Amino acid sequence: MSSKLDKIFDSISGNNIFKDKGVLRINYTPKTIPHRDKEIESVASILAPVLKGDRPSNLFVYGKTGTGKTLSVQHVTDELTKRLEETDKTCFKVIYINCKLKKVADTEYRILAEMIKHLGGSVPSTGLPTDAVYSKFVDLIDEKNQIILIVLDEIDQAIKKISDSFLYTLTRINSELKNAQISIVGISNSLTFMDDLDPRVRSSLGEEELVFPPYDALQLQDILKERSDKSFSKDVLDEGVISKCAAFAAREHGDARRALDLLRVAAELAEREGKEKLLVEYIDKANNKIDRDKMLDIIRSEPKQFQLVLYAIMDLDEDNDFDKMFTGDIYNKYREVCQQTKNEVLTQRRISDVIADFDMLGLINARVISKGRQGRTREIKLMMPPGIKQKAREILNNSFLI
DNA sequence: CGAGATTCATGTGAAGTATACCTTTAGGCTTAA
DNA sequence: AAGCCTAAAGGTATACTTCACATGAATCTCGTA
Repeated sequence: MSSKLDKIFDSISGNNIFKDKGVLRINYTPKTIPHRDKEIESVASILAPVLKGDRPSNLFVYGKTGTGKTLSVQHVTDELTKRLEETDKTCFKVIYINCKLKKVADTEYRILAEMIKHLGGSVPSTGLPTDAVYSKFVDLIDEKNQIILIVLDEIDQAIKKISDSFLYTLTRINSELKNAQISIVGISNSLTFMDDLDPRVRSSLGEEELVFPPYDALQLQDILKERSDKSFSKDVLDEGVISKCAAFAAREHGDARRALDLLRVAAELAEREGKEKLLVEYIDKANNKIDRDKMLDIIRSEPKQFQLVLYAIMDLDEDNDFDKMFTGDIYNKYREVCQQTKNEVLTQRRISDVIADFDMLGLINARVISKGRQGRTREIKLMMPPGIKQKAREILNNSFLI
Protein backbone atom coordinates (compact mmCIF):
# COMPACT_ATOMS: atom_id res chain seq x y z
CA MET A 1 0.00 0.00 0.00
CA SER A 2 2.57 2.47 1.07
CA SER A 3 4.69 1.76 -1.97
CA LYS A 4 1.72 2.69 -4.09
CA LEU A 5 1.37 5.97 -2.27
CA ASP A 6 5.06 6.54 -2.53
CA LYS A 7 4.78 6.19 -6.24
CA ILE A 8 2.07 8.83 -6.38
CA PHE A 9 3.97 11.21 -4.15
CA ASP A 10 7.15 10.66 -6.05
CA SER A 11 5.53 11.39 -9.33
CA ILE A 12 4.29 14.68 -7.98
CA SER A 13 7.22 15.85 -5.94
CA GLY A 14 9.75 14.51 -8.42
CA ASN A 15 11.03 17.11 -10.80
CA ASN A 16 9.99 15.36 -13.94
CA ILE A 17 7.81 17.52 -16.06
CA PHE A 18 7.26 20.88 -14.52
CA LYS A 19 9.95 23.28 -13.60
CA ASP A 20 7.61 26.02 -12.58
CA LYS A 21 3.95 25.30 -13.04
CA GLY A 22 2.84 28.73 -11.93
CA VAL A 23 3.96 30.21 -15.21
CA LEU A 24 1.14 28.45 -17.00
CA ARG A 25 -1.58 29.47 -14.59
CA ILE A 26 -4.10 31.98 -15.78
CA ASN A 27 -3.32 34.52 -13.11
CA TYR A 28 0.36 34.53 -13.89
CA THR A 29 1.52 37.85 -15.24
CA PRO A 30 4.45 37.44 -17.60
CA LYS A 31 7.08 40.14 -17.86
CA THR A 32 6.77 40.39 -21.57
CA ILE A 33 3.66 40.10 -23.61
CA PRO A 34 4.51 39.07 -27.16
CA HIS A 35 2.63 40.48 -30.15
CA ARG A 36 0.83 43.07 -28.13
CA ASP A 37 3.37 45.86 -28.31
CA LYS A 38 1.16 48.12 -30.30
CA GLU A 39 -1.82 47.62 -28.05
CA ILE A 40 0.18 48.07 -24.90
CA GLU A 41 1.68 51.25 -26.26
CA SER A 42 -1.77 52.57 -27.00
CA VAL A 43 -3.07 51.72 -23.57
CA ALA A 44 0.01 53.26 -22.02
CA SER A 45 -0.25 56.48 -23.95
CA ILE A 46 -3.91 56.81 -23.07
CA LEU A 47 -3.29 56.25 -19.39
CA ALA A 48 -0.02 58.14 -19.25
CA PRO A 49 -1.50 61.49 -18.14
CA VAL A 50 -1.64 59.91 -14.69
CA LEU A 51 2.06 60.51 -14.47
CA LYS A 52 1.48 64.22 -14.66
CA GLY A 53 -1.35 63.99 -12.19
CA ASP A 54 -4.06 64.42 -14.79
CA ARG A 55 -7.09 62.29 -15.25
CA PRO A 56 -6.69 59.95 -18.24
CA SER A 57 -9.53 59.53 -20.70
CA ASN A 58 -11.99 56.77 -20.15
CA LEU A 59 -10.96 53.79 -22.18
CA PHE A 60 -12.89 51.03 -23.73
CA VAL A 61 -11.22 47.82 -24.78
CA TYR A 62 -12.78 45.24 -27.05
CA GLY A 63 -11.60 41.83 -28.02
CA LYS A 64 -12.46 38.17 -27.85
CA THR A 65 -11.50 36.10 -24.82
CA GLY A 66 -7.85 35.32 -24.48
CA THR A 67 -6.57 38.12 -26.67
CA GLY A 68 -4.60 39.65 -23.87
CA LYS A 69 -6.93 42.52 -22.99
CA THR A 70 -6.92 42.04 -19.27
CA LEU A 71 -3.27 41.18 -19.25
CA SER A 72 -2.22 44.25 -21.21
CA VAL A 73 -4.27 46.61 -19.13
CA GLN A 74 -2.96 45.07 -15.95
CA HIS A 75 0.56 45.26 -17.23
CA VAL A 76 0.28 48.95 -17.99
CA THR A 77 -1.42 49.80 -14.71
CA ASP A 78 1.17 47.83 -12.78
CA GLU A 79 3.98 49.71 -14.46
CA LEU A 80 2.27 53.00 -13.79
CA THR A 81 1.81 52.22 -10.13
CA LYS A 82 5.40 51.12 -9.84
CA ARG A 83 6.61 54.27 -11.47
CA LEU A 84 4.45 56.50 -9.34
CA GLU A 85 5.50 54.77 -6.17
CA GLU A 86 9.07 55.75 -6.95
CA THR A 87 8.37 59.36 -7.67
CA ASP A 88 5.52 59.45 -5.21
CA LYS A 89 4.03 62.60 -6.62
CA THR A 90 0.42 61.66 -7.13
CA CYS A 91 -1.56 58.99 -5.46
CA PHE A 92 -2.85 56.50 -7.96
CA LYS A 93 -5.02 53.50 -7.36
CA VAL A 94 -6.39 50.82 -9.60
CA ILE A 95 -9.57 49.01 -8.78
CA TYR A 96 -10.00 45.88 -10.78
CA ILE A 97 -13.44 44.30 -10.87
CA ASN A 98 -14.44 41.25 -12.78
CA CYS A 99 -18.12 41.77 -13.41
CA LYS A 100 -18.80 38.25 -14.55
CA LEU A 101 -18.38 36.61 -11.20
CA LYS A 102 -21.80 35.53 -10.09
CA LYS A 103 -22.76 36.46 -6.55
CA VAL A 104 -19.81 38.84 -6.34
CA ALA A 105 -20.29 41.54 -8.88
CA ASP A 106 -23.44 40.96 -10.85
CA THR A 107 -25.58 43.79 -9.52
CA GLU A 108 -25.05 47.50 -9.13
CA TYR A 109 -25.00 47.16 -5.37
CA ARG A 110 -22.50 44.34 -5.40
CA ILE A 111 -20.16 46.03 -7.80
CA LEU A 112 -20.11 49.11 -5.61
CA ALA A 113 -19.58 46.95 -2.55
CA GLU A 114 -16.73 45.17 -4.26
CA MET A 115 -15.06 48.44 -5.20
CA ILE A 116 -15.35 49.70 -1.65
CA LYS A 117 -13.78 46.50 -0.43
CA HIS A 118 -10.86 47.13 -2.75
CA LEU A 119 -10.41 50.51 -1.17
CA GLY A 120 -10.29 49.02 2.28
CA GLY A 121 -13.84 49.75 3.33
CA SER A 122 -16.54 47.25 4.02
CA VAL A 123 -20.19 47.02 3.14
CA PRO A 124 -22.83 44.60 4.39
CA SER A 125 -24.18 42.15 1.85
CA THR A 126 -27.64 43.61 2.10
CA GLY A 127 -29.65 46.15 4.00
CA LEU A 128 -28.13 49.40 2.88
CA PRO A 129 -29.79 51.56 0.29
CA THR A 130 -27.79 51.63 -2.92
CA ASP A 131 -27.45 55.40 -2.67
CA ALA A 132 -25.81 55.02 0.69
CA VAL A 133 -23.30 52.58 -0.69
CA TYR A 134 -22.77 54.90 -3.59
CA SER A 135 -22.05 57.91 -1.43
CA LYS A 136 -19.84 55.84 0.80
CA PHE A 137 -17.87 54.97 -2.28
CA VAL A 138 -17.62 58.60 -3.29
CA ASP A 139 -16.52 59.63 0.18
CA LEU A 140 -13.92 56.94 0.28
CA ILE A 141 -12.44 58.05 -3.00
CA ASP A 142 -12.65 61.69 -2.27
CA GLU A 143 -10.93 61.65 1.08
CA LYS A 144 -7.64 62.50 -0.51
CA ASN A 145 -6.22 63.86 -3.67
CA GLN A 146 -5.82 60.89 -5.92
CA ILE A 147 -6.59 59.37 -9.25
CA ILE A 148 -8.58 56.21 -9.29
CA LEU A 149 -8.69 53.93 -12.27
CA ILE A 150 -11.65 51.60 -12.28
CA VAL A 151 -11.15 48.59 -14.48
CA LEU A 152 -14.39 46.81 -15.21
CA ASP A 153 -13.61 43.50 -16.81
CA GLU A 154 -16.33 41.83 -18.85
CA ILE A 155 -18.81 44.62 -18.34
CA ASP A 156 -20.89 43.30 -21.18
CA GLN A 157 -21.90 40.47 -18.86
CA ALA A 158 -22.94 42.83 -16.12
CA ILE A 159 -24.85 45.27 -18.26
CA LYS A 160 -27.05 42.47 -19.51
CA LYS A 161 -28.42 42.31 -15.98
CA ILE A 162 -28.01 45.84 -14.70
CA SER A 163 -29.25 48.83 -16.60
CA ASP A 164 -26.63 51.04 -18.15
CA SER A 165 -27.69 53.91 -15.92
CA PHE A 166 -25.14 52.54 -13.49
CA LEU A 167 -22.38 53.24 -15.96
CA TYR A 168 -23.84 56.66 -16.54
CA THR A 169 -23.68 57.52 -12.85
CA LEU A 170 -20.18 56.17 -12.74
CA THR A 171 -19.02 58.34 -15.58
CA ARG A 172 -20.66 61.33 -13.97
CA ILE A 173 -19.02 60.69 -10.63
CA ASN A 174 -16.21 63.10 -11.34
CA SER A 175 -18.46 66.10 -10.97
CA GLU A 176 -19.15 65.10 -7.39
CA LEU A 177 -15.53 64.75 -6.47
CA LYS A 178 -13.58 67.61 -4.99
CA ASN A 179 -10.17 66.08 -4.49
CA ALA A 180 -9.99 62.85 -6.39
CA GLN A 181 -10.61 61.98 -10.00
CA ILE A 182 -11.65 58.74 -11.58
CA SER A 183 -11.27 57.15 -14.95
CA ILE A 184 -12.97 54.05 -16.18
CA VAL A 185 -11.50 51.29 -18.25
CA GLY A 186 -14.16 48.98 -19.62
CA ILE A 187 -13.17 45.63 -21.00
CA SER A 188 -15.63 43.76 -23.11
CA ASN A 189 -15.64 40.49 -25.01
CA SER A 190 -18.44 41.53 -27.24
CA LEU A 191 -17.64 43.84 -30.11
CA THR A 192 -21.22 45.01 -30.41
CA PHE A 193 -21.61 45.80 -26.74
CA MET A 194 -21.35 49.55 -27.18
CA ASP A 195 -24.18 49.64 -29.68
CA ASP A 196 -26.75 48.71 -27.06
CA LEU A 197 -25.70 51.45 -24.68
CA ASP A 198 -27.35 54.73 -24.00
CA PRO A 199 -25.69 57.29 -26.29
CA ARG A 200 -24.69 59.44 -23.34
CA VAL A 201 -22.85 56.53 -21.75
CA ARG A 202 -21.35 55.57 -25.04
CA SER A 203 -19.80 58.94 -25.63
CA SER A 204 -18.41 59.40 -22.16
CA LEU A 205 -17.21 55.87 -21.66
CA GLY A 206 -15.76 55.51 -25.09
CA GLU A 207 -13.52 58.54 -25.07
CA GLU A 208 -10.86 56.20 -26.29
CA GLU A 209 -11.44 52.82 -27.85
CA LEU A 210 -9.13 49.99 -28.59
CA VAL A 211 -9.66 46.71 -30.36
CA PHE A 212 -7.55 43.66 -29.64
CA PRO A 213 -7.39 41.38 -32.66
CA PRO A 214 -7.17 37.64 -32.08
CA TYR A 215 -3.80 35.95 -32.18
CA ASP A 216 -3.01 33.81 -35.17
CA ALA A 217 -1.51 30.36 -34.84
CA LEU A 218 2.06 31.55 -35.25
CA GLN A 219 1.75 34.18 -32.59
CA LEU A 220 0.18 31.65 -30.28
CA GLN A 221 3.16 29.40 -30.84
CA ASP A 222 5.49 32.18 -29.83
CA ILE A 223 3.59 32.75 -26.64
CA LEU A 224 3.51 29.09 -25.82
CA LYS A 225 7.19 28.66 -26.53
CA GLU A 226 8.13 31.46 -24.26
CA ARG A 227 6.06 30.24 -21.39
CA SER A 228 6.94 26.61 -21.83
CA ASP A 229 10.63 27.40 -21.63
CA LYS A 230 10.06 28.76 -18.18
CA SER A 231 7.61 26.21 -16.92
CA PHE A 232 8.93 22.90 -18.22
CA SER A 233 12.12 21.06 -17.65
CA LYS A 234 14.28 20.52 -20.68
CA ASP A 235 13.24 18.16 -23.45
CA VAL A 236 9.94 17.34 -21.90
CA LEU A 237 7.87 18.54 -24.77
CA ASP A 238 7.35 16.15 -27.60
CA GLU A 239 7.69 17.28 -31.16
CA GLY A 240 4.60 19.13 -32.33
CA VAL A 241 3.04 19.66 -28.94
CA ILE A 242 3.28 23.39 -29.15
CA SER A 243 2.02 23.67 -32.68
CA LYS A 244 -0.89 21.43 -31.88
CA CYS A 245 -1.85 23.53 -28.87
CA ALA A 246 -1.64 26.63 -30.96
CA ALA A 247 -3.70 25.10 -33.71
CA PHE A 248 -6.41 24.07 -31.28
CA ALA A 249 -6.58 27.50 -29.75
CA ALA A 250 -6.42 29.32 -33.05
CA ARG A 251 -9.50 27.43 -34.06
CA GLU A 252 -11.21 28.97 -31.04
CA HIS A 253 -10.76 32.54 -32.23
CA GLY A 254 -7.11 32.77 -31.19
CA ASP A 255 -7.64 32.34 -27.50
CA ALA A 256 -4.25 32.39 -25.82
CA ARG A 257 -5.65 31.55 -22.43
CA ARG A 258 -7.10 28.45 -23.94
CA ALA A 259 -3.78 27.52 -25.46
CA LEU A 260 -1.99 27.87 -22.14
CA ASP A 261 -4.67 25.94 -20.34
CA LEU A 262 -4.31 23.16 -22.87
CA LEU A 263 -0.62 22.98 -22.32
CA ARG A 264 -0.88 23.02 -18.57
CA VAL A 265 -3.67 20.47 -18.30
CA ALA A 266 -1.99 18.19 -20.80
CA ALA A 267 1.19 18.32 -18.77
CA GLU A 268 -0.72 17.64 -15.59
CA LEU A 269 -2.28 14.60 -17.17
CA ALA A 270 1.08 13.34 -18.30
CA GLU A 271 2.54 13.98 -14.89
CA ARG A 272 -0.26 12.17 -13.15
CA GLU A 273 0.39 9.14 -15.28
CA GLY A 274 4.03 9.28 -14.35
CA LYS A 275 5.19 10.03 -17.86
CA GLU A 276 8.45 11.77 -18.45
CA LYS A 277 7.44 13.32 -21.70
CA LEU A 278 4.48 15.35 -22.82
CA LEU A 279 3.16 13.55 -25.87
CA VAL A 280 0.88 15.03 -28.45
CA GLU A 281 -1.97 12.73 -27.56
CA TYR A 282 -2.34 14.41 -24.20
CA ILE A 283 -3.42 17.59 -25.88
CA ASP A 284 -6.58 15.95 -27.11
CA LYS A 285 -7.31 14.59 -23.68
CA ALA A 286 -6.70 17.98 -22.16
CA ASN A 287 -9.01 19.60 -24.63
CA ASN A 288 -11.88 17.42 -23.46
CA LYS A 289 -10.99 17.78 -19.84
CA ILE A 290 -10.97 21.55 -19.92
CA ASP A 291 -14.44 21.73 -21.38
CA ARG A 292 -15.65 19.19 -18.89
CA ASP A 293 -14.16 20.83 -15.86
CA LYS A 294 -15.41 24.24 -16.81
CA MET A 295 -18.93 23.00 -17.20
CA LEU A 296 -18.85 20.88 -14.06
CA ASP A 297 -17.61 23.87 -12.09
CA ILE A 298 -20.50 25.92 -13.29
CA ILE A 299 -22.93 23.19 -12.34
CA ARG A 300 -21.39 22.75 -8.94
CA SER A 301 -21.56 26.40 -8.05
CA GLU A 302 -25.15 26.85 -9.14
CA PRO A 303 -27.75 27.46 -6.41
CA LYS A 304 -30.03 24.60 -5.43
CA GLN A 305 -33.11 25.60 -7.35
CA PHE A 306 -31.03 26.01 -10.50
CA GLN A 307 -29.59 22.59 -9.98
CA LEU A 308 -33.04 21.10 -9.61
CA VAL A 309 -34.07 22.61 -12.90
CA LEU A 310 -30.93 21.33 -14.55
CA TYR A 311 -31.58 17.90 -13.15
CA ALA A 312 -35.05 17.97 -14.66
CA ILE A 313 -33.63 19.00 -18.00
CA MET A 314 -31.06 16.21 -17.94
CA ASP A 315 -33.66 13.67 -16.98
CA LEU A 316 -35.88 14.74 -19.80
CA ASP A 317 -32.97 14.70 -22.19
CA GLU A 318 -32.28 11.10 -21.29
CA ASP A 319 -35.84 9.88 -21.52
CA ASN A 320 -36.55 11.42 -24.83
CA ASP A 321 -34.74 10.49 -27.97
CA PHE A 322 -35.66 13.70 -29.71
CA ASP A 323 -33.33 16.16 -28.11
CA LYS A 324 -35.63 19.16 -28.07
CA MET A 325 -37.85 19.98 -25.15
CA PHE A 326 -40.14 22.78 -24.14
CA THR A 327 -40.62 24.91 -21.07
CA GLY A 328 -43.83 23.18 -20.06
CA ASP A 329 -42.26 19.70 -20.08
CA ILE A 330 -39.34 20.92 -18.07
CA TYR A 331 -41.56 22.60 -15.54
CA ASN A 332 -43.60 19.44 -15.01
CA LYS A 333 -40.51 17.34 -14.61
CA TYR A 334 -39.02 19.92 -12.30
CA ARG A 335 -42.10 19.77 -10.10
CA GLU A 336 -41.78 16.01 -9.92
CA VAL A 337 -38.15 16.27 -8.97
CA CYS A 338 -38.92 18.79 -6.27
CA GLN A 339 -41.60 16.60 -4.78
CA GLN A 340 -39.32 13.59 -4.76
CA THR A 341 -36.52 15.48 -3.12
CA LYS A 342 -38.85 17.40 -0.80
CA ASN A 343 -37.84 20.73 -2.18
CA GLU A 344 -39.91 23.82 -2.51
CA VAL A 345 -41.49 24.28 -5.94
CA LEU A 346 -41.00 27.62 -7.62
CA THR A 347 -43.42 29.17 -10.09
CA GLN A 348 -43.22 28.71 -13.80
CA ARG A 349 -42.46 32.39 -14.14
CA ARG A 350 -39.33 31.96 -12.12
CA ILE A 351 -38.29 28.77 -13.91
CA SER A 352 -38.61 30.63 -17.17
CA ASP A 353 -35.97 33.03 -15.94
CA VAL A 354 -33.80 30.21 -14.68
CA ILE A 355 -33.91 28.58 -18.09
CA ALA A 356 -32.95 31.88 -19.69
CA ASP A 357 -30.00 32.02 -17.30
CA PHE A 358 -28.84 28.56 -18.30
CA ASP A 359 -28.97 29.67 -21.87
CA MET A 360 -26.63 32.54 -21.05
CA LEU A 361 -24.28 30.18 -19.32
CA GLY A 362 -24.21 27.95 -22.35
CA LEU A 363 -25.41 24.85 -20.55
CA ILE A 364 -28.41 24.73 -22.78
CA ASN A 365 -29.41 26.23 -26.05
CA ALA A 366 -32.81 27.85 -25.87
CA ARG A 367 -34.72 29.82 -28.40
CA VAL A 368 -38.20 31.19 -28.35
CA ILE A 369 -40.39 29.71 -31.02
CA SER A 370 -44.05 29.78 -31.81
CA LYS A 371 -45.68 26.43 -32.38
CA GLY A 372 -48.78 27.99 -33.84
CA ARG A 373 -51.85 26.65 -32.19
CA GLN A 374 -49.65 24.95 -29.64
CA GLY A 375 -48.62 28.31 -28.36
CA ARG A 376 -45.29 29.98 -27.83
CA THR A 377 -42.47 28.46 -25.88
CA ARG A 378 -38.78 27.96 -25.66
CA GLU A 379 -37.25 25.16 -27.60
CA ILE A 380 -34.48 23.84 -25.43
CA LYS A 381 -31.51 21.65 -26.18
CA LEU A 382 -29.05 20.37 -23.63
CA MET A 383 -25.53 21.37 -24.65
CA MET A 384 -23.58 18.93 -22.51
CA PRO A 385 -21.04 16.70 -24.18
CA PRO A 386 -22.05 13.10 -23.47
CA GLY A 387 -18.86 12.36 -21.56
CA ILE A 388 -19.74 14.53 -18.63
CA LYS A 389 -23.39 13.71 -18.14
CA GLN A 390 -22.69 10.94 -15.70
CA LYS A 391 -20.39 13.13 -13.66
CA ALA A 392 -22.82 16.03 -13.75
CA ARG A 393 -25.54 13.75 -12.51
CA GLU A 394 -23.40 12.71 -9.59
CA ILE A 395 -22.79 16.28 -8.62
CA LEU A 396 -26.45 17.09 -8.76
CA ASN A 397 -27.45 13.98 -6.83
CA ASN A 398 -24.98 14.77 -4.11
CA SER A 399 -26.16 18.27 -3.55
CA PHE A 400 -29.81 17.29 -3.31
CA LEU A 401 -29.34 14.57 -0.80
CA ILE A 402 -27.88 16.88 1.78
C1' DC B 1 -59.05 29.00 -51.84
C1' DG B 2 -57.30 32.76 -49.22
C1' DA B 3 -57.53 36.65 -45.97
C1' DG B 4 -58.39 37.64 -41.58
C1' DA B 5 -59.76 36.09 -36.86
C1' DT B 6 -58.79 32.84 -33.25
C1' DT B 7 -56.16 30.22 -30.15
C1' DC B 8 -52.80 28.19 -27.42
C1' DA B 9 -48.79 27.99 -24.15
C1' DT B 10 -45.82 30.63 -22.58
C1' DG B 11 -42.76 34.90 -22.95
C1' DT B 12 -42.22 39.14 -20.50
C1' DG B 13 -42.81 43.32 -17.76
C1' DA B 14 -44.36 45.47 -13.53
C1' DA B 15 -45.66 45.41 -9.07
C1' DG B 16 -46.04 43.07 -4.77
C1' DT B 17 -44.19 39.88 -0.88
C1' DA B 18 -40.97 37.37 2.22
C1' DT B 19 -36.61 37.18 4.10
C1' DA B 20 -32.44 38.52 5.89
C1' DC B 21 -29.94 42.10 7.07
C1' DC B 22 -28.78 47.17 8.07
C1' DT B 23 -29.05 51.80 10.74
C1' DT B 24 -31.30 54.76 13.87
C1' DT B 25 -33.63 55.70 17.93
C1' DA B 26 -35.48 55.36 22.36
C1' DG B 27 -35.50 53.33 26.61
C1' DG B 28 -33.36 51.06 30.39
C1' DC B 29 -29.55 49.90 32.99
C1' DT B 30 -24.96 50.79 34.93
C1' DT B 31 -21.40 53.66 36.42
C1' DA B 32 -18.93 57.52 38.14
C1' DA B 33 -19.06 61.95 40.06
C1' DA C 1 -25.69 63.01 34.32
C1' DA C 2 -23.06 60.41 31.14
C1' DG C 3 -22.14 56.14 28.94
C1' DC C 4 -23.34 51.78 27.23
C1' DC C 5 -26.34 48.06 25.78
C1' DT C 6 -30.62 46.25 23.81
C1' DA C 7 -34.72 45.98 21.38
C1' DA C 8 -37.96 48.02 18.46
C1' DA C 9 -38.82 50.71 14.37
C1' DG C 10 -38.06 51.75 9.92
C1' DG C 11 -35.50 50.93 5.82
C1' DT C 12 -33.15 48.13 1.72
C1' DA C 13 -31.56 44.36 -1.70
C1' DT C 14 -32.59 40.10 -3.41
C1' DA C 15 -35.14 36.15 -4.79
C1' DC C 16 -39.33 34.93 -5.66
C1' DT C 17 -44.59 35.37 -6.60
C1' DT C 18 -48.73 37.36 -8.63
C1' DC C 19 -51.02 39.70 -12.08
C1' DA C 20 -51.66 41.13 -16.58
C1' DC C 21 -50.70 41.66 -21.05
C1' DA C 22 -47.95 40.50 -25.43
C1' DT C 23 -46.65 37.16 -29.08
C1' DG C 24 -46.81 34.80 -33.40
C1' DA C 25 -47.68 31.04 -36.36
C1' DA C 26 -50.81 26.91 -36.96
C1' DT C 27 -55.55 26.46 -37.36
C1' DC C 28 -60.19 27.84 -38.04
C1' DT C 29 -63.91 30.66 -40.27
C1' DC C 30 -66.22 32.50 -43.68
C1' DG C 31 -66.76 35.13 -47.81
C1' DT C 32 -65.71 34.71 -52.53
C1' DA C 33 -64.24 32.74 -57.05
